[in-house]
Amino acid sequence: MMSTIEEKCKEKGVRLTDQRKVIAKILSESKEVYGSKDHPDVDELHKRVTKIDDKISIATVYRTVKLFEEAGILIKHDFKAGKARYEINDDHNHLIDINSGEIVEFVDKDIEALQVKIANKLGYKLVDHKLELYGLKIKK
Amino acid sequence: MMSTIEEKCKEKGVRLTDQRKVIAKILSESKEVYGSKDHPDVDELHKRVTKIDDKISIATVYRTVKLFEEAGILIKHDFKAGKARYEINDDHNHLIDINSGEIVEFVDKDIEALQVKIANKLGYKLVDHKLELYGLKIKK
DNA sequence: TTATTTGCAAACGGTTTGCCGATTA
DNA sequence: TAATCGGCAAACCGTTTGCAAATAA
Repeated sequence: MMSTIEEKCKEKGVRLTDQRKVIAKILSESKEVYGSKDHPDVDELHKRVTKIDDKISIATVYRTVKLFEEAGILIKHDFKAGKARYEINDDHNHLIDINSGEIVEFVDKDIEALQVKIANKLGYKLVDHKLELYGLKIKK
Repeated sequence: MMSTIEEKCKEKGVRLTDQRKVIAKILSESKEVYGSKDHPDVDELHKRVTKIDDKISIATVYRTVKLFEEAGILIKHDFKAGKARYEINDDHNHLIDINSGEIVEFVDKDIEALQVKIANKLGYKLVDHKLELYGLKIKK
């Protein structure tokens, strides 16, 4: 069956090559297989992708990931610098454990509303936002 | 007179060299001279610094900026990737105009409180956070 | 068929580092 | 004086790109 990403590519007129199908599949499965803290970088994606087709180059992964980002399918994160990491765009925030690097996703309506309010007060219409919390696990 | 950064270096036992003094001075003056939207990257810092002492290398600026960051004096931003940008650490958030790239700083107690609450609910003690809003200027 | 895409390897740009003479405390 | 720092140039590493062959529509 066709992944959501493939459908979105059709909508946007993005040509569907074999390589892109494989990358789309890997991205779509990311959360199911690796859990919600999965935000793979390009290298990791390339590793997973070459298990299905080992002819796919890392340049293609870079190009595809950028293409998907421009199409609004993926979002790119630059958590505390280093290499960029990707996930399917579904608008949530991240809490990063500064010890383990583990990522917890969350959404909060109140914070969302406040952000819109603040932007308006400053004379802007909010079009995007990034909220990252960095924390230490509280031991029980 | 001695800049705040120099004082903090003394506190932390960071050796004060001529080069570091110049860089500290430039950083301290940043907001006064260039306004609150000033978040210079290393290249820009190097340009400003070499107007005072043109012998200072860019490697030294990189090393100093990292040193100051580790001492908690500066914060490093990676706004939508590219090159890192720095400013004195005084805990506020940023709204970035996606047309002009202009930066508006703001603080909001309500959002701050909510962040602590969310982290706690998820089982974490909040130690740091990053909030960036991206907006379009509303025309009057 | 024709525009687009891919793989390869080389180039790029920001950042880091090894070496060694200079400087700070 | 002993430990640290700074300048230089080379290395590094994630990412981008020019080119010619391969492929989707």
